[in-house]
Amino acid sequence: MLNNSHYIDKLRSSGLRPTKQRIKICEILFNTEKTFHFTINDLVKKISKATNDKISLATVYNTVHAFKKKGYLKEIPINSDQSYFDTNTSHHHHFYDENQKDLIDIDDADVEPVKVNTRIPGKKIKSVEVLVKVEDA
Amino acid sequence: MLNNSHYIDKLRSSGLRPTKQRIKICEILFNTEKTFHFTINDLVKKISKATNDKISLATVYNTVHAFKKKGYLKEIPINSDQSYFDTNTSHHHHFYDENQKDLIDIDDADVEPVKVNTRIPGKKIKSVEVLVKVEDA
DNA sequence: TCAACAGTTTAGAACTATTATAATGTAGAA
DNA sequence: TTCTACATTATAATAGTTCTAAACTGTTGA
Repeated sequence: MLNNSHYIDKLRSSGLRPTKQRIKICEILFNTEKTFHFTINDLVKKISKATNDKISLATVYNTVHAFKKKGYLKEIPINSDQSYFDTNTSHHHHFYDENQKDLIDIDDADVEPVKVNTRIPGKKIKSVEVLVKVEDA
Repeated sequence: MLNNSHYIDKLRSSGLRPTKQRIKICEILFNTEKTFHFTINDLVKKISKATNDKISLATVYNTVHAFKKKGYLKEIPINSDQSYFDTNTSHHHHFYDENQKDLIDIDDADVEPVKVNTRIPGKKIKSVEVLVKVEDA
């Protein structure tokens, strides 16, 4: 296990108090090279595997929302009965396999920049997200 | 009001019985040049304005799902607490105004074709959807 | 150090969109 | 007309998420 001081600094520097719940969730989400996609339910399961101290569901929601707001997580736009989050906050897009109900990252180098030649007056672009739905060939 | 026989034929030819509820919903959704985006809740409100005969919520859900399955409606992938549907089933993309919670069509001519230079083995691409999130400038 | 306060966690209730149920109604075929 | 399968309906059930209010804790500053 890595030193948690990194997470403590990260949390503190973004104005979030480094509580033990938040540090634990940081460990689970960010203590790995690999990024991944998850639902709240997935995360709750990971937490209960990783620790004996239970974290309340409300805290999991609060924390995920706080992390999203701070830019440590991205929410993936997809119609589903649950929200999907992504620990990969760099710019990239997704395949969604409609048969397996599975999300797969698309390396950003594999998608030509999307050019949108129109604007909404008084609005600025926040993000451009591409979802490629695939199905069994 | 246009002649409903068109909708009756359309429904019948796709294997859906032309009930008065379905015909009414067809009138509301398709009796206009303009295409539009709506949630189930929006549609329920439109129905209650347009008719005195109330249509039950379950029927609205059933009908929208049936129409989507038949390709008369598209569901728009977006994270929201509600599902959004689109009467424009041709290929096009969307802006989503995060302040007004409003969807806006992007004319397909205003988006350069999205090139995805990678594939999932054994899968074929079903759709490529671009969602441009905007916020107040 | 420690009191005070603001931010955080918590269990559980509440809320919202959606789906399921099962009884009643209706379109279309024979 | 009568039958049957499909549709509609009110309502209950479900599931994900948010709210509430009380208890707890990290941080500040005296």
